[in-house]
Amino acid sequence: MATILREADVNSGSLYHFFPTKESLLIGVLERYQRLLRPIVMDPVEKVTDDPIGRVFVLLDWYRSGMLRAQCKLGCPIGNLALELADNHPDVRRLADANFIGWTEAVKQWLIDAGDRLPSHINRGELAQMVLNTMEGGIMQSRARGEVAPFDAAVRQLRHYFDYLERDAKGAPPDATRQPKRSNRSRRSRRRT
Amino acid sequence: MATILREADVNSGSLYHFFPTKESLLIGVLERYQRLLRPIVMDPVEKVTDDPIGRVFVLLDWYRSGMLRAQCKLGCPIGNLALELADNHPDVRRLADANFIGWTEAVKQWLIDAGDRLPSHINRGELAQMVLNTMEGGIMQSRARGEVAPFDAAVRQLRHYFDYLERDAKGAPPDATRQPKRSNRSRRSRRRT
DNA sequence: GTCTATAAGAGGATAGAC
DNA sequence: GTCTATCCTCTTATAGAC
Repeated sequence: MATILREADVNSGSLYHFFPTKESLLIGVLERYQRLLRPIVMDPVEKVTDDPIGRVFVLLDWYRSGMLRAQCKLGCPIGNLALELADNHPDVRRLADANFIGWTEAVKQWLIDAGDRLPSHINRGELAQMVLNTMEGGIMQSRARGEVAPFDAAVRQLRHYFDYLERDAKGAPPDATRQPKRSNRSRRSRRRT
Repeated sequence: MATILREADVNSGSLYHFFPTKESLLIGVLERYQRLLRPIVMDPVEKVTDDPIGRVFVLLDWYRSGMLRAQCKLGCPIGNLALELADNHPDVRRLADANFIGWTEAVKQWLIDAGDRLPSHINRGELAQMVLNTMEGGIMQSRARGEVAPFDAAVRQLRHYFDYLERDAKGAPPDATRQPKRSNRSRRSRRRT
């Protein structure tokens, strides 16, 4: 609280007038994150490419840039709160969950947009959750490592999974090469490592 | 500290005699976790089955049981510390990383043991990291949700990826059914949901 | 609604006898 | 090595004038 008051150049009384407790301020922050997800994160990603599967990896690359900028510190604010406060603060837990759901729903829509490029038997919602796991897990390991390499490894494996999925959806022709082909996007992303 | 002193029924002076600071106590805990990984976690899992890929999913199911026992609270202690303390406590960061590395190295060995059941072009170390991502990401989402369902979804998608990998390693016969087959283990795990 | 000053309490750590 | 008592700082929150 003291840091916030100092950085915002606000006096104690003013802040407590609007947010009576520390928790209520955090609730406000989480509600704001929820509102800003589309305009700040998803819309810009969608502007980069129309390719729905490409968007998934543009999104992951966007987070990668953030990690680099922060030297693999800070991490995902929602993930941090989920692990630190979910157990003892029901309202925070609910809002963190809502943020996760908003994120995965946006990714899920892209995966739905991918249509028959993904096998029909694949649950788009679960696959979107796996994208989130890749991001959060990659961030967690990268923060522990102090390097972005674990994040890159996570994205590579996810890309590999998508390669299988796309090959499967195409009917897995018997003459397909064993080594799944790489899209331009994934190769570009790897070059930056 | 007060909680630890109370729960351990130890007096302040005694604890501070061995661990001069709060951080030094945490270091001791992390070193202990590292030592106990094999005897407490990996060895019991290896006793359940000789099947190297099966072991991966037995391990995940072991964490699932832990989540249920704790009603989706608590989570992974290493993951919690990685997100909360990695930035400002270099020694904690290093030991959290060492714990992750110990974990993934054990899984990596299983994946190496799987031999030609997995494609040769797959990096076993990266795949082991993906298993860790599945666990940590699944736990994070399950804590935010307050239910184990996200963890189960994460494991299902990982299982699906392994299905592709195993099919690929077999040579992806043209007459393979499109729906990848499920192993007994993964079906049993699903039944418990 | 905002200001300054401060209350109230938790938390980590220490002193010094035994 | 262990005991009791306590210091001291940091942190959240409030009081009351303006």
